[in-house]
Amino acid sequence: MAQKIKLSTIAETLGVSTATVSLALRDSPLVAASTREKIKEQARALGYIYNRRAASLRTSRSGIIGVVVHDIMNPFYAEILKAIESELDRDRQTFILSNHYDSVEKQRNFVETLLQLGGDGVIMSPAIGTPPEDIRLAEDNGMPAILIARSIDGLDVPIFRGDDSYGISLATNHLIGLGHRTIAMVGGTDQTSTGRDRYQGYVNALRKANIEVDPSLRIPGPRTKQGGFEAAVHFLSLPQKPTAAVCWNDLVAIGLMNGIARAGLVPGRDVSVTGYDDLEEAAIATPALTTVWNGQSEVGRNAARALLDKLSGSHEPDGIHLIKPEMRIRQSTGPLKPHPEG
Amino acid sequence: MAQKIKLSTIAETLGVSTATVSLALRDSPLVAASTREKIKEQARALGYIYNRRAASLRTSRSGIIGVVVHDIMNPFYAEILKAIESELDRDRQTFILSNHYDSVEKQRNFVETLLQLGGDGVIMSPAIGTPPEDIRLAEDNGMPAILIARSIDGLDVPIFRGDDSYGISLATNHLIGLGHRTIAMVGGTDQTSTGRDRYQGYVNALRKANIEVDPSLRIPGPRTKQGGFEAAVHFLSLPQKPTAAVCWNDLVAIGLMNGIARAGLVPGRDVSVTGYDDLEEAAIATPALTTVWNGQSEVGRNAARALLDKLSGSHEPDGIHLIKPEMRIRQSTGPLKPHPEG
DNA sequence: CTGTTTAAATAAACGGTTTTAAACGCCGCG
DNA sequence: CGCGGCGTTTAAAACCGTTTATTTAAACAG
Repeated sequence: MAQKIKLSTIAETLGVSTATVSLALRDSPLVAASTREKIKEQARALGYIYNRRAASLRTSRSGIIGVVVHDIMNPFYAEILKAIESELDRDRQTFILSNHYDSVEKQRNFVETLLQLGGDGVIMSPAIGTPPEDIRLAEDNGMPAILIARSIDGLDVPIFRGDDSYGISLATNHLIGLGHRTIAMVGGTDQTSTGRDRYQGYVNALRKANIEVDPSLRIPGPRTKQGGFEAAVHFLSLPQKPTAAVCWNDLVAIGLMNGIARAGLVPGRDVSVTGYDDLEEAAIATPALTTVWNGQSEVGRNAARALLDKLSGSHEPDGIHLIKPEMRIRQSTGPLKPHPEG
Repeated sequence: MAQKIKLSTIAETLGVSTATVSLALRDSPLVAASTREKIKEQARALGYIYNRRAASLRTSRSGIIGVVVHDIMNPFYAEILKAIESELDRDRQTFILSNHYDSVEKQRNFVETLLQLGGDGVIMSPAIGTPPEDIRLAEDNGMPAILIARSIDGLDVPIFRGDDSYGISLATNHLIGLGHRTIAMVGGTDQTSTGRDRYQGYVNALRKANIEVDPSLRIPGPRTKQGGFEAAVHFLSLPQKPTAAVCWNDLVAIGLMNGIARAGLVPGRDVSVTGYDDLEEAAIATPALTTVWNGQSEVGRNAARALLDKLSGSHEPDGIHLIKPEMRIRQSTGPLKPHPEG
């Protein structure tokens, strides 16, 4: 590194002022076209690198947007992130990603760091147990927040997520329509708004079909393949012998199917399984997974757009924006076999 | 947002200078303990937020480290990233993540952005076709680079990756040991150093066992589950009827197994399949995948450590650091059946 | 009193942006 | 022909919020 090239370096070699250089590089009409070209050419020749922290110190806009979710490696979030990324890219915003792994503290650290860096805004899928203050911390310091996938009460910020209650009832109804009566719900927790909504959707569908709700058919657990895989043992040993499972998400469903297959049963024939999310993977699982599309791409795109709009001054409506889930029927579900115990 | 709280705000309310406040907040021994406590207390009370861009403008250290890989949602990279994250976290470094999707341009943009933000260093798994200049751009501007997973010739920067040639030969030897003679290699490309190394490992193992190398048994393709799934058709229609497949990675292997299962064959019994990487998922696939551990966690941890060491002034040795892969035998491989065609 | 410590203040960076002011060329008018 | 006025370019300087050398002031020991 010979020497840092800055505006003044360019200015000196050309015999103009730094102000002129600054304006020229940003295509200001205040500087003559001929001067502008000369300056740009020189900047290129010298390998000038724009110093964003200096600029942002003055302008108080950093071009940085933070995104924090439970786990970026989880395909559900990954698909949302992909949508956010492509939306932000088009606006030349840099985005900083982080997992919080449902640690409120890790999440707060991230928000704090983002504030220190002068982040322009933040998109978050809040950690379980996030106090509203942690979100207000961002807002109060001039960094607007948008929530995705999960809600938090007592805040008026825009929220984008799927309609969980409705989505799960779609899956449950599908199974009921196939003749199933003993339907377990596998994976996830009831400690989040999402969890409560999903359980509610499951309960509602059963009640509407006059099926008694048996709480012991609710098997909570990690929302991962591993979690589904391990739940299989519990699932298969239930005294009520469920013939179908509504899973928290596709990962749990695929894990559960693997676990069921290990036990010598054939998922889709002996046991019907539904997923949730419709990950890319769902279509190539064996058997192909019946699931509910949860609008990941929509959530990501709309959330990013909403934030960008807010940053450019337009008044976004706060409150919840629900995406309508859709049923995707494949081979992991089938009609109830006449004599499941015979 | 009532008003931005800065050092001078604290200084004024306490009747001291900003210098004293700055020093106090960083626990400098130059300020009396009593004063320091008063200042810290006041900072907390006012909700002061440290402005990193201002500080970094002065100190020319930003605490930002960039990481760019092909695709952060790919579990192989995801596992590396997890290791990097936990290593950097411990040093309270902020890290900025990006995909380049093998676009050299997207990668260059990222490096450029990182330079503008004053990044302290960058860890990259270079895009296919990355010119050495793009890495030198970082180095020349005082931002040290570390390469992971892939090599680039003509550079003297530290590189951390698995020993691909050796690793694939482990898998191939395992299959040969089980009696297989017609072994296909599925997925991936030969356009990267990694690709050439892996193919070489496969070829070497066959030659050593006096098995003729048949180029038509090489089925290149995307390095994804989808890619493996789609390759199944091609694989099953090969005239030589391979009895086993060495796959580019676990994703391709799992996809291929799904494709084989769809065709009514049983992977692990009718066709032996090996993966590569040993993702968490490999162990719970059905059948559990025989694969080669590729040292993701080691690669990530060592690369991060190397960068941090370099930043703190120690002289890291440049050049390639190879991680030794290890065989993981599970149920997706088995002995050659006596009469595969009968 | 002088010479050291110790504690805190002053002021100059860091590298841009932006407001304000000055220089310049050109025009029309008296 | 000289001068005020105007529009276009460019220069100068203040500012953004920190850090850090350098000074200053106070306290204390010899």
